[in-house]
Formats: sequence, C-alpha cells, structure tokens
Amino acid sequence: MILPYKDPEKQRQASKEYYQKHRKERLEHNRLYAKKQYDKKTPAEIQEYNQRPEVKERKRKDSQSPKGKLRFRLYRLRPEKKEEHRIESQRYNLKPEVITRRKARLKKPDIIAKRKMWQVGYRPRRSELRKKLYRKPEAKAKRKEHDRKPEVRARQLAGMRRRNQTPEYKTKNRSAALRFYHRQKERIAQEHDEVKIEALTPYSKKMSNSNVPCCVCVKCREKEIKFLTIDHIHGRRLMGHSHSFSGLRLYKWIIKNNFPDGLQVMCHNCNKAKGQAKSCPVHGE
DNA sequence: CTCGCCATGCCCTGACAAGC
DNA sequence: GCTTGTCAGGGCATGGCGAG
Repeated sequence: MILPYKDPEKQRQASKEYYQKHRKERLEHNRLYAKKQYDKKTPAEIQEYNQRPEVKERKRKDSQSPKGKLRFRLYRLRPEKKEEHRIESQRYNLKPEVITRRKARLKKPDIIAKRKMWQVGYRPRRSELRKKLYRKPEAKAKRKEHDRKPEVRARQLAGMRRRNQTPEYKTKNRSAALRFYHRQKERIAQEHDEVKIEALTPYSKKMSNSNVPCCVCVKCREKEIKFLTIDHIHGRRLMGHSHSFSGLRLYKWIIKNNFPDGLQVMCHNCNKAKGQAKSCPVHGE
C-alpha cells in the first residue's frame, strides 16, 4: 500500500522528478489520450469547434508566431514530408487553371518590373552559361542555320543599312577605317624591316664578321637598320639595276638570287660619301 | 499535428535583334 | 562570326496560411 506523503512539498518534488524521468512515455500517453478524445467527436462537432472565433483566432495567432512558423517549417523539412509536398505541388502546378493564373500574373506591370530587375542581376551568370552553350557544335550549327534563312538575312541587312545611315555610325566607321589604315602601315613597316634584315645579314656576316647587319665601313659600323642600305660595290649599271630598283624590291631580289656578290651593307652617310668622294670623308675608307 | 490550396521566388531557356 | 541585351515564358520547390 502506498502511503501519502506527510510533507506536501516533498510530494510535489517527488512527482516532479517522476515526471521528468518518464516524460517521454507521459507525453506519448497524453497524445494518445487526446487522439482518443478527438476520435470520439463527430465531424460536425469538430467543425463546430474549429469554427469558434476564439479557436480560429488562437490558431491564427499560433501559426503566425515565430514558434508556430518554425514548428511548421520543421514539419515540412522532414524528408518524407518534403517529398510529399513536392509531388503535390507538381500535380497542382500542372492544373490548367493554375497555368492560366500564372500566365495572367506575369502580365502585371509590377511583376514584369520585378522580373526585369531579377534578370539584370542574373545577366553575368547567363552570359557564362550562354558562352558554354554556344561553344557546342550543335548550337553553332543551329545558329548558322537560323542566320541563313532568307527572312533573317534580310532583317539583318535592313538593320545594317539602317545603322549605316546614322551619323554616329558614319563617324565611327571613319575612325575605324583610320585605325585599320594605321595598323596596316605598321604591319607593312615591320614586314619591310624583317625582309631587309634577312637580305643584309649575310653580307655583314661575310664582310664585317657581324651577326647583325652593320655598315661595312670599319670606323662606322652603324647598326640601326633604318640607317642601313645596300651598296652596289662597282655601281648599279654593272649589275643591270635601274635607279628605281631599290628598297623592298631589291631586298627580295637578293634573297631570291641567293645573295649575289658585288653588294655590301652601308649606312646612308657612308654610302653617300662613297658615291661622291670615292671614300668616306669621316672615316677615310 | 496534418493537409491542401495557393502565390511566389529562383533559375533557366528560346528566340530575336542589335552590337562588337 | 561571335557576343550581348531583351522579351517572354516555363519548371519547380518552397513558404504562407486556413481548416480539419
């Protein structure tokens, strides 16, 4: 037989400890009991209960409180619930009326603006994805095919013609032409120097023992390629070269004819001096 | 606690025009 | 020839919330 505690305080303490120790089972018991009571009720009774304003208010408050929200979120996060929810949504999203509603929503100005904003943020990522996509051969082929359609081509040409008429385009085009011209000039000058070096180097190697072209005059030895030229040792006439047969034409001829004798490398100064005085007035040779 | 309806956010895509 | 801007739209997961 269990005797009552003499000290009520002690009894409270003991029952508290007992509850803490068996909390799990106790809660489960409570839950089952509540369910049993709930099952006893008829659907009408349940409905009546839920319709009560104070009940509604209580539920609303609970579901909107942080605690209630968290509880609900956790419930949804359970793997099986998550999956259920996903499947249910899928089914829901495919309903014709839902699709119609969604489409209508996308037409609203505020929604359009919102989506536009989002797309601006998405642009860099989109660009990356597109680059990757475009590198694929099938995408390239598709694009080509599209661009070749007569109506597409016509549209493109019309657009180009339209743009070509604008003053901005004309200005831009002029500067583009100018840029092209300068680039071309640089390229030609570079090519000229390359050929010249190729034509002159063997002569300097043979006559001056230098790996780079230099003036044959021993006291000069000018190496700046732009100051150097080819000198006909015994005169142009002997080699059948006219006065105009010079520059790039002459260099190319030398290379083509395998560096013939009778030529040497000189700087313009020494060459001029030799032409007039038969020897260099500065260096004396 | 559980369920279902609904709106919404995020990400992605296709197509075309324009630009470089 | 290739890239970028823009529009229009789709797919789908997730959050909110009322009701049971």
